[in-house]
Amino acid sequence: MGLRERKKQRTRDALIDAALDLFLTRGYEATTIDQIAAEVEVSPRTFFRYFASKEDVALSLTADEQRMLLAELASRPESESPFTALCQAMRSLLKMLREADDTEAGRYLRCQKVVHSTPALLAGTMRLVKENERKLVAEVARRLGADPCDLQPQFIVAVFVSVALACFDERTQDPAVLARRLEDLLALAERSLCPGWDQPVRSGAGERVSAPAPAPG
Amino acid sequence: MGLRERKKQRTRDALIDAALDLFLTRGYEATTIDQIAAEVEVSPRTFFRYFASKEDVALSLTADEQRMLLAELASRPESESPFTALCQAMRSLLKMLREADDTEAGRYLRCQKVVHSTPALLAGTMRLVKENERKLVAEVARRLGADPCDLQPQFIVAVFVSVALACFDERTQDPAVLARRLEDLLALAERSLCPGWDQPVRSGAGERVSAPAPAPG
DNA sequence: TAATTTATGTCAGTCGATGACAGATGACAA
DNA sequence: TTGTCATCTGTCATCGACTGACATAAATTA
Repeated sequence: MGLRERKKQRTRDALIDAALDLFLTRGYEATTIDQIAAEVEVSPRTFFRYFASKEDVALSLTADEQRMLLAELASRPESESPFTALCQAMRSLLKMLREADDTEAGRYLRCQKVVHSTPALLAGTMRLVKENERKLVAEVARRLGADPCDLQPQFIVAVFVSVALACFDERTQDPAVLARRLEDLLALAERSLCPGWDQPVRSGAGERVSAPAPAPG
Repeated sequence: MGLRERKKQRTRDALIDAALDLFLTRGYEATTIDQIAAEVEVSPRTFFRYFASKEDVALSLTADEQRMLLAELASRPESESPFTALCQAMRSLLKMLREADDTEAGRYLRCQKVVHSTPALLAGTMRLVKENERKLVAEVARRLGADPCDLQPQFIVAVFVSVALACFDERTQDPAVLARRLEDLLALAERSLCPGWDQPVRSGAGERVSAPAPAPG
């Protein structure tokens, strides 16, 4: 890797670290691009050559995590049922977090604190998750031998995403606590869902969804 | 109601309609506040006295819907289980949509089209939904006689929200199609979830969540 | 070293959003 | 009707996020 690329990577990391520090101390809204750029001794214009927006720099780590989750899912064995594969992918992600070096772990913690104390960033996170959800649905549909437009893969991913999101409480930032919370929620999900609910439906039976539930009331 | 209040309401509605029209024809990003204000023959400054932001005017109807969903839930009889009550509240909301007059229905349709074609507005919608989710959890917890911090009410609402969100496909804007999609998803959910999964757990049994699911890596 | 590519800084400008002040308008009592 | 008061509105000034254009500096390659 050439000098040029290394310099770019260093500038990028420095911008992220400076931004997270300022967001954490002064608050996200109160921090200006000029301040971040000044901290790294770079022109404000250069900031926007690395990040598309102020939100982008705060959520760059989150975006990375979403990509990693998708990659982990793709690497799960085909023998696992879709929901199991999703859960295992999530466990892998948390494991990587716990095993990260101090620099990365610190970045992650600061990022979590900032995001959970800033409504705008929480909204941005939701957008990233929703975008990734479409890709997860595509992969789950492939595993089921179904169409991505079918309801079942969408439902499976929706349940998984809602469980995963429920883990990220504003008070839960430590990866160990997070992992514990995930396991508790997955156990609850396991108790609530019928066995085989995320298996492919056998052709000719159970596929029909024409009878709407009765509306008492 | 005095003349003043009526004028304000008219200005507000005019701003929403003008904004939605411009967003729909020129696109959300390409539309400026000045253009919206000019359309209603009002100063740009006045626009911001009615709406906190450009996003706010696009999502004012969505915010209304969230408030209505919460109100519908609160009016459901206590005899209904939490998930049933949530579903019935959603059905009530869709019913109100189908029964709305042409003006309202038109506004709703334009709003849906704009939101689903604009990532920023999709993110904003997620933020509104997430904010409302906390209130839904509180109400569900109350019905269960549980604490809002418990996992069960959070899980129940999370499943409901994920199903409700899955209804709003980018291609699904017509209220009738939407209602059909909701019923299909609810039927799928009913088949996937154990009977009584959203009932209060009997004290002394089933409350423990200490045994994590095995991790067949 | 020369030529080419690529990153950066400077400048000007647009747009979203806010505070301050003054003028206009509806509400209400005498 | 008139005058007072509260409220709504327009104008002006300003900040901060973001972008395009152009020139300069640095790294890569021949």
